[in-house]
Parts: sequence; structure tokens; C-alpha cells
Amino acid sequence: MVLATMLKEKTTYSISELAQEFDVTTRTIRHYEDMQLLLPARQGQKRIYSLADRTKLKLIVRGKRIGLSLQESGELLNMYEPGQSNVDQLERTLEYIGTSRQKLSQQLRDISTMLDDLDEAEAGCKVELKALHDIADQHSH
Amino acid sequence: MVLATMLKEKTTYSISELAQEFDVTTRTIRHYEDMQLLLPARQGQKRIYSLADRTKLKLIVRGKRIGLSLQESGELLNMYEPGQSNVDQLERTLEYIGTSRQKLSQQLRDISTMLDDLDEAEAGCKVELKALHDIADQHSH
DNA sequence: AATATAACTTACGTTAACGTAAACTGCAAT
DNA sequence: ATTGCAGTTTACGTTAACGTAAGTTATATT
Repeated sequence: MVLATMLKEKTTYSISELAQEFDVTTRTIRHYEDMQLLLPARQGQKRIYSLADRTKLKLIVRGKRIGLSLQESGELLNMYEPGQSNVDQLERTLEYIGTSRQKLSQQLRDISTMLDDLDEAEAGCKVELKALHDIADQHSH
Repeated sequence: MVLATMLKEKTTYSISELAQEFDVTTRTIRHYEDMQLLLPARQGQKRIYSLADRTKLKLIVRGKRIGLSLQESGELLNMYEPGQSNVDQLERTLEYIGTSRQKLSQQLRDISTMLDDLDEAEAGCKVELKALHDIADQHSH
């Protein structure tokens, strides 16, 4: 039986399980529900999260890491929903995908230059450190 | 004289010039000063921004784009300041550089997967669009 | 001299994203 | 039976990052 739970893919989760996995509080997860980003099933009054719910939460958390607002994450989530019935909707979605890609590309550039800056700063630090050590060596001699 | 102002590198800026260039309000710039991220010179009561100030502001704005808080941007700015006198300080700075790099690397990964997701979503949209168009063609015939 | 423009200070207001506390429910183990 | 979790709802509190308004000052222009 332990083997079964170890091998079988888990398909539902409690709120605290997800909270643990994604390192957020249960309050936070409920907040995302208040904001309409999640809509878990219920077993009585308990929330039951599906694999799809978990995936959504993962996307939200990832979004947070790169500075997306809950609104923006919500719009991204909507994009991934299948219910795109008409042409108009699909074209608006395509447009949104385009602008999203541009924003993300800008972020990529920003991060790259920041990483470069960090490299420079690190080099500078090491130079200064070495200078200080050299002086110390000289005095100890 | 116009030529001079066109060719010579500008070295000081008014608050509204910077606001325009970086697409923020003057209120925002003053707020960054309240938060100790900037400390421009004064000419009477007017703020005069140096090239260094401009560079700092650029870094702050860039930081915002990737979701940094003003505090975090402030800490980054401190790193780039020269006044690293003692060994202890330098080592702490090096450590901070390390963790910063890790955070940025994580963001790089997050953005990459998001871009991949967008590619998938776009492909899906296009497929659906084509299907809708095919149906339309069939009926018009 | 009067007016416009750009800057300034002070201070209260607003929004997002939760934190925190209080009081309730249902089930499980002692 | 009660104690103790894990979960729930409701609601007020908090922090960051500015927005917005009101009144003041300095400089330049008509």
C-alpha cells in the first residue's frame, strides 16, 4: 500500500500540501481563489485541488518570481484555457501572446545586463580584497 | 550653440528630464529619494541630477521591470558604491552577489519556460483559428 | 507688474497582496 | 467525552509604491 502511494501519480491535494510544496501559506492560496485564479472542488467545505489546479498554482508562483501581478498571471491562465470559441477571441489571445513575449524578452535582456553587472562588481570586489590581503601580508613580514 | 548642446554629452538633468526619459513621474523620482535610493545635488531648492544619478535611476527602473523591490534595488546600488573599506564588508558583498546571481538565474529559467509555454499556446491558437476558417470556407462553398 | 511654468513641500489617499486574529466545524486519537 | 488537529469563514490590519491635491517659491516671459 505504501508502494502504491509511492508509485501512483497523485491526482488530488489538500491546501496544506500545496502550501508546503510551493512554499506559500494557505492564506495565500485562498487569496488566489478570492482573486479568481483558482477554483478547487469541494468535499463538504474542504478544498480539493486537482492536478490542473496544482499546475495553475505553479504558474502563479512562477509568475510572482518574475514580478507578475496576480492579474497578469490570471490573464495568462485564461489563455491556456481551452474555451476559445470564436475568431475574435483567438485573435485577441494571439495579440496578448505577442505583447507577453515582448515583455518577457525585455526581462531577459534586463536580467542579462544585471548578471553582467554582477560579474563586474564581483571582479572589482576580488581585486580590492586581494589588495587588502597584500597589505596585510606586507605588515606581517 | 545648438551644436554644442547636441554634441557635448549632457552631464546634469532636471527631474522632469529624467522623468520623461524613463517614463516615470517626478513624484516617483522623489519617492526614490525618500527611500534613499537617490540623493541629487541641489541648486537652491531645485534637484540637479548627475550622470551617476541617472545611471542609478536606470538601474532602479530596470530592477522594477524584473520585479525587484526598491529595497532590493537599493542594496544592489550599494554594492556598486566604491566605499568598501574592510575585508568583512567585501566578503558580505561577494556573498550578496552570489545570492543575487542565483535569483536572477532562477528568473532566467522561469522566463524561458514561460516563453516556451507561449509558443505552445500560440501554436494551439493558430490551429484552432485554421479549423474555424476551414469551416467557414466550407460553408461559403 | 502680472502671468505662466517648473519646481518644491506636506500630507492624506489608494491599491495590491497578503498577515493576523477570532470564532466555528469535522474528524481522529486518547 | 475531550482534546487536538486541519480546515473553514469573516473581517480588520499592514506594507510597499506611489497618486493626488493643496499651497509655496523661483524663474522666465509677455
